[in-house]
Amino acid sequence: MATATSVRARVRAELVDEIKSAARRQLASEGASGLSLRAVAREVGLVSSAVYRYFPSRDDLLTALIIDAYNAVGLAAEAADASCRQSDIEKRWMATCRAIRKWSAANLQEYGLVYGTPVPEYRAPEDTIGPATRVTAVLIGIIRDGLELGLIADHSGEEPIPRVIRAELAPVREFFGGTVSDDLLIRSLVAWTHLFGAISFELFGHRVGTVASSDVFFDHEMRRIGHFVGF
Amino acid sequence: MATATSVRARVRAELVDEIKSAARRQLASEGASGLSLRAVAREVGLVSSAVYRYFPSRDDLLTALIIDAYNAVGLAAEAADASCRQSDIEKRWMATCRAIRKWSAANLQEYGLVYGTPVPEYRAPEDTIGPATRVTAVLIGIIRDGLELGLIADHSGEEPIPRVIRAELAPVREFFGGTVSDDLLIRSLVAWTHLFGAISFELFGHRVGTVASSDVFFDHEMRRIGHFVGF
DNA sequence: TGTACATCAGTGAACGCGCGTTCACTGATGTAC
DNA sequence: TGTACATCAGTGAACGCGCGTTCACTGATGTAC
Repeated sequence: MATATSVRARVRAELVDEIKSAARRQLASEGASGLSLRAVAREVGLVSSAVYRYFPSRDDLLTALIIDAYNAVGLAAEAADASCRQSDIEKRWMATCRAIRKWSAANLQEYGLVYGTPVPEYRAPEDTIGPATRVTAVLIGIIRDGLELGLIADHSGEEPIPRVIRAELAPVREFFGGTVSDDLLIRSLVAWTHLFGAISFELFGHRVGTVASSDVFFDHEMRRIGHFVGF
Repeated sequence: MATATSVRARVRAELVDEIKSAARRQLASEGASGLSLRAVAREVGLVSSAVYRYFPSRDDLLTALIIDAYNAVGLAAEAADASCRQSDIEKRWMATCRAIRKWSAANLQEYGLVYGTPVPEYRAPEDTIGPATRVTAVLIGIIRDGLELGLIADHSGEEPIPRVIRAELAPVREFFGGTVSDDLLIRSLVAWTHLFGAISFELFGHRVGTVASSDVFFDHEMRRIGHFVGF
């Protein structure tokens, strides 16, 4: 019976979620390298070998956590962006930055998993690429809208751009999918980089004793970067 | 005899170095979490318990590696800066950025150890603070010289600065040790953040398929950030 | 609707491994008189 | 210069632990006729 099958499927999905939650908790307290299948099994109340019914190996569990993390931060960014009036470009930028920072602070180890030191030996599979680009897509959407609405100042020509860079920017332009100057592409890359650079610096402890965990400073910083882009 | 004593001391120092080198090699191939005292001992040709004559615990060995990493990147920055004419502020900024990026790329896991995801449970002791500030000191030196020579454009007033931030900037100003506007302090923080943000993004794989490992792009990016500061 | 079979979830024991750290010890190297 | 003693470096065995993964198995749940 179709219904019966989907009962089993639902139970299965629930257990997959339970395992991932336990793994996330362990990640938060022990870090990526301390994530252990046996400990996860213990917490879920299964014998260690039973976990293999759900994840073929420890690395696959890690991969699932990475995908979830990208999706979670992507979702947070999308929601923040969507909550703003579409034409209020600067507000969208600020809301997105804040949402990403907030998620990152609340999920430090998950943030570290995707934006921190890569786990050696571990190679991220293709499935992570899609979720990884969600945040980028939000940022690009804001800039593209701003461009269409004529709300982004044109700074082209202020800084000479080396010829070699134009070729390197091709994939970025393609991802953009619209007509955009090299100059704006570069400024976008800088903004994107700075957003995560600031979050990492704060969360990884390099701003201790100064502007760490300061909402106001982060806001100010990101507003400036927004202006740098042309908002 | 004093000479004899120092022979023993020299041998000891050499072995400490050998242990650290082996640990660094292991760090490079296995990452911080894979660093094992037993494996290090094996590589040096000692029995595992003998390492305790040199480092009281695994964490102390890790601390030594962190201090060394900060010192190494600090030294690279200092050397690059010192190789430029003192009054050529922009060149000093660019040379320092390049040197830090170069060192980081060549010592990926060491970079990750100090600028990547913090190792959970591990608390960095006081001894790491001094070495950690070497890079910052170089950057501040460049800006201070630029200020004294009147080579940094004054952008004060272009962006309104929230009052709260002024207080938060106090420790940064103190570290600066001279007269400097809030605005320039903020721009300096942004530049410093961006330098490491760009390096992390590149080395941690978030620029794959675009401007990753592009010397020209990095140069261009940092030149722009330099102009943002006022060089 | 009832039965025979196939699929699936979970068990428990085992394999083989590596880890950090402690401890009592043997020699060798240095120190004091 | 020679001897008695103290310090140090390194050994080897042991403790107690946790890990990822495999495998043959028992029941329970679903499927096909």
